[in-house]
Amino acid sequence: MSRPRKRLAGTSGSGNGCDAQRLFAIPGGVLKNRNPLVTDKGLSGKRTKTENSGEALAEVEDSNPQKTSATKNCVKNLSSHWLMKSEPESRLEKGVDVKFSIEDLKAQPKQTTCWDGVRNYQARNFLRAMKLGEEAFFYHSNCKEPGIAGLMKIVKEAYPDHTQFEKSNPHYDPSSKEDNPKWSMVDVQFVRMMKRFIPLAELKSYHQAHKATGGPLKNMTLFSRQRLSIQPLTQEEFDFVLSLEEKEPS
DNA sequence: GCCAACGTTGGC
DNA sequence: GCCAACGTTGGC
Repeated sequence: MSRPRKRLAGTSGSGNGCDAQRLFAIPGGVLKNRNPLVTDKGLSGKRTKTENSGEALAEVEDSNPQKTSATKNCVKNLSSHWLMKSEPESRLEKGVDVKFSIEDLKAQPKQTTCWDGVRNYQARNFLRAMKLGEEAFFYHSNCKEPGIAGLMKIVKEAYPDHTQFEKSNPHYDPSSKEDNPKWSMVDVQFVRMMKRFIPLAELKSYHQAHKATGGPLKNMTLFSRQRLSIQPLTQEEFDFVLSLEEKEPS
């Protein structure tokens, strides 16, 4: 049951029931630990059950589990930029179309949506590390042309993903209890389209080249952890991807 | 549609 | 706690 990619609850494009209050719920105390230990361990390339299953982490939470579980062990300064995957083409999952493209995001009220359906502990921990105002690339996956389509920003920090409790939802998780939710989501708002679509293939060719030259994309998570649906980018990675907008497609 | 990569589950 | 079997992700 790993479902790292965003799925809209119910029909895509329609209101999803979590837009109403979010823009006005501005959490205080924004400047806390920025990075989870999992992040650090994760990036080191180790892979163990404990690290990936986040269950241990879930136990180590303080009074604000949705936001702080991942930040218990702070490393430092790893990331305030993100990449989030979503499928822009129709695909049925338990009879529900999980399509959600950047155009769909633009069409939402306030161009904002809750990023529900993430069912992978590592991805969830990254969601919980996200801070208000941070920027994320909207990545189109599992489609004709995978790649980075645009930019969005975090407008509400992690809170419980209501779809985990909805039996009819494709991402229903019977093992999660209302008084101790397992899964989190954030709200994101459309910022802009990329000036041009940045295809995965192009990113990959830079990644390959940079592995040899030590360039900015040499360790990009998109390639080192190909299945992770929510991933951090370093400042250098983020800036480099943005710089590609100005270049000719390669 | 294929299948490599890789996360999760559960028996032991 | 190990690890084989299984299921999913997602590029191609």
